[in-house]
Amino acid sequence: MPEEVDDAAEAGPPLEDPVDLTLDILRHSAAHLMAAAVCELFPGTQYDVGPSIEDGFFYNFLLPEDRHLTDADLADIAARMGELVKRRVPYRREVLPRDEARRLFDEMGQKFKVAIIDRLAPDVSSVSVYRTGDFIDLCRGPHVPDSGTLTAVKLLRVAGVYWRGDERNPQLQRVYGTAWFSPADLAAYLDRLAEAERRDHRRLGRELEMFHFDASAPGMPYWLPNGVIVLNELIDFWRKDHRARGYHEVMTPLINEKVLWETSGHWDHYRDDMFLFPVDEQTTYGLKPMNCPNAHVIYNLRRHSYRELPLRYSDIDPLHRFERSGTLHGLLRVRKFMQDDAHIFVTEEQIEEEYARILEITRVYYGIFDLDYSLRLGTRPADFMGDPETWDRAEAALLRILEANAGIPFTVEAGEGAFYGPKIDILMKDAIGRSWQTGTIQLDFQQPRRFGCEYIDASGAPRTPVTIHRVIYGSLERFIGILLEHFAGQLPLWLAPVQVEVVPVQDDVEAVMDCARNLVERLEAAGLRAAVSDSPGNRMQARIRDAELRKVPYVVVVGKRDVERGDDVVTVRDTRRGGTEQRSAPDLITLLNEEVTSRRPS
RNA sequence: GCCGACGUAGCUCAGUGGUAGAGCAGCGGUUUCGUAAACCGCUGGCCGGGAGUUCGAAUCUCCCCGUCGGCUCCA
Repeated sequence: MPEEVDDAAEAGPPLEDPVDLTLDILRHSAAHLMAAAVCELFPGTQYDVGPSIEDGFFYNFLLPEDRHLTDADLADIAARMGELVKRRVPYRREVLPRDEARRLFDEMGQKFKVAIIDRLAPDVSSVSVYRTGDFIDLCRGPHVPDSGTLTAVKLLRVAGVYWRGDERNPQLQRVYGTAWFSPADLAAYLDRLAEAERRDHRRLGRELEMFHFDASAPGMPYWLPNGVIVLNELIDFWRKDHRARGYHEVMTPLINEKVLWETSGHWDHYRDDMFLFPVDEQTTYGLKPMNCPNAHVIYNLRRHSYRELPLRYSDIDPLHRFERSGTLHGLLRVRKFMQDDAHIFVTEEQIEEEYARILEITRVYYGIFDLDYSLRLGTRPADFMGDPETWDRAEAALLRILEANAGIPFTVEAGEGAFYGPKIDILMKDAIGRSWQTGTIQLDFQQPRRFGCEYIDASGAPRTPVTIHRVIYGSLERFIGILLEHFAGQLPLWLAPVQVEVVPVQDDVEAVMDCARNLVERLEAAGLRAAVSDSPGNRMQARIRDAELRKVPYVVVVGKRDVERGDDVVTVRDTRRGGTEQRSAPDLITLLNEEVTSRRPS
C-alpha cells in the first residue's frame, strides 16, 4: 500500500505498554518478527523501517553483498517466522539514553537506524528498543508480549523502494505482509482481494470487449465498439450539458512546433513527459500532453472585453504523455487519453464564483454515478513557474473555496500543484482501494502572461486574465476504468453497450423469430440499443447465461406461448437486480426510456 | 526508469531437458427446449522475440519487448 511513512515516526520517546491488543500493534509486531527472520537468514542485513499499514505491514531491507530477495525467499522467511512463533519469543523492551542507543546501532553497522536517531528532535533524550530473540529494533512500541500471538500472518510480495522515498537515493527492498487476529480473518481478507480482482477493469474490459492494449502501443488503448458506445455516451452528455452552461467547444492541432511549448513553459517543465520528434534540422514537433497552450492561442485571435469574461473554451482532443513504462496501469494510467477539458479565462475577481460553478458541475456529474470522492489542494511544487507571491495569493483563494464547500472532505498536499499553478483535485478509489485523481480544477496566472493574453477592463486599460484549467471526468479512459470497477461491469442503462437483448425460446419457429425481431425494431425505433440473441442452436438457458455474462441489463424472452397469446406482453429479466416480470412491450419501452433519460445509476 | 514476478490456443490454465495438452470460446452436425451452460465431432500453437548451452530447449543461461505487484512520477 502506498502509505505515507515518516521514517522517523517509529522512534521517539517510549510509549507505555498497551492495554488492549490492536491490529496495529499485531501488524507492527509481525513486521519485527519478519525482520528478525530476515536477519537470521541473511546475516549482515541492514534494516530500515517497518510500520503497520492499512491491511498489513512492511519492512525495508538492504541485504549484504548486493543480494536481492526473490519470491522464493519469502517462503523461507515465512518458515523461519513460523518457527519463531512456535517458540513464543518474548518482545522485550528497554529504554536507553539516546547516545547509548546510537552507539549500539552504530556498532551493529545499522546505519539506517543511526540515521533515524540523528533525525530525532533535539529534546529527545532517551529512546526505547525492542528485542525479539537476537533481533534488536529501535522502536517506540507497543508490541505483543510474545511471538505466539502471530498466528495469522502471510507475506505477500517484495518491492523495490527508494530510501526515504527519494528516487536519488539507493534502492532498498520492501517485503509486504498482512496479519490478522485469526486465520479466519486472514482468509476473509484474501477472499476480499479475490473479489476485487473480479471487479478489475482490465479483466472486465477484455470480457466485455470494451478495449484492448497491444504490445506495439503500450499505454494506448484500442477502443472497441462496446467501449466506444460508453465513451460517446459520456461525451454526448458532457457536450450537450456544457453547451448549456456557456462553454464553447474547440478543436486544435495534436502536434505543435517546439516554439509553442517554449512559450507555454512545457519545454522547460514538462519536456520529459512529452513525445517529441524532429522533422528536419531546424524543426522539432511535440505531441500535445495538454490542451492549454492551444487554448491560449485561440484566446489571442482577437481583442477581448471584460464583458466577455468568463470565456469558456472546452475540448476533448486526444492527449499523449510519455509516462514511464513501470507506471502504466490499464485504463487508469495510460499514455494516450482524452479529457473533458476546458480553459476558462476570467478576471481575478471572478475566480471564486467560477470555481463554485465548476464544483457544482462536479457534484452533479459524480452524483449521477453515485460516486464518492474527496478533494485535494495541491500547492506550489519545487519546479514552479512564476513568483511565490502570486502563488500564495492563488493558494489562499483555493483554500477559501474549499472551506466554503464544507461537506466534501479535502486535504492539502504541499508541492502537488501543477508547474503553472495550484489546483484542486478530485480523488477516487479503485476496486482494491488505490486512490486515483480524476477531475482537477487548476488556477493559472502564468500561461496567460506568457502568451500575452489581455482583456480591456471597464476603464479601458489592458489587463491579464487568469486561466482556469478544469476537467470533471478527468481522463475519460481513467473515468471509465473507475466506473467499470465501481459498477463491477454492470453499467447504468444509459451507458450499457447493449441495453436489451431479446432471446427466442424456439429459434426455428418463424413466428417466434418475427416476434423477436419486431420487438427489437420497436426498441430501436424508440432510441434503445437492442439486439436479438444471435447464437443459433443454443438453448434459451445458454442464451440467457451469455447475456448475463456480457452484463446486458435487460433480457426479454419470447416464445411460442407469447406469440399464441398475441397480447404483446413479454417476460423481462432484470439482470442487475435479479428476477423477472411480465410487461407489455409499450410499457417496457416507456420504462426503459425513462431510465435512460434520468440516467439512473442502476 | 528501479526492485520482484509472470508471458504456452481467442480466454482460463496444465506441462522442469526427449513426439505441445485440457476446459471454455469458434466451426460442422444433431436437438427446438420457457429464465445462468443440451449432445457428438472438428479446427485451432514462430510455447512473447532474439542469441547461446545441449545429440535434443516451452523447460537451462543471457539480452530485448510486454504484462502484473510495488517504488518514484502523474489525469
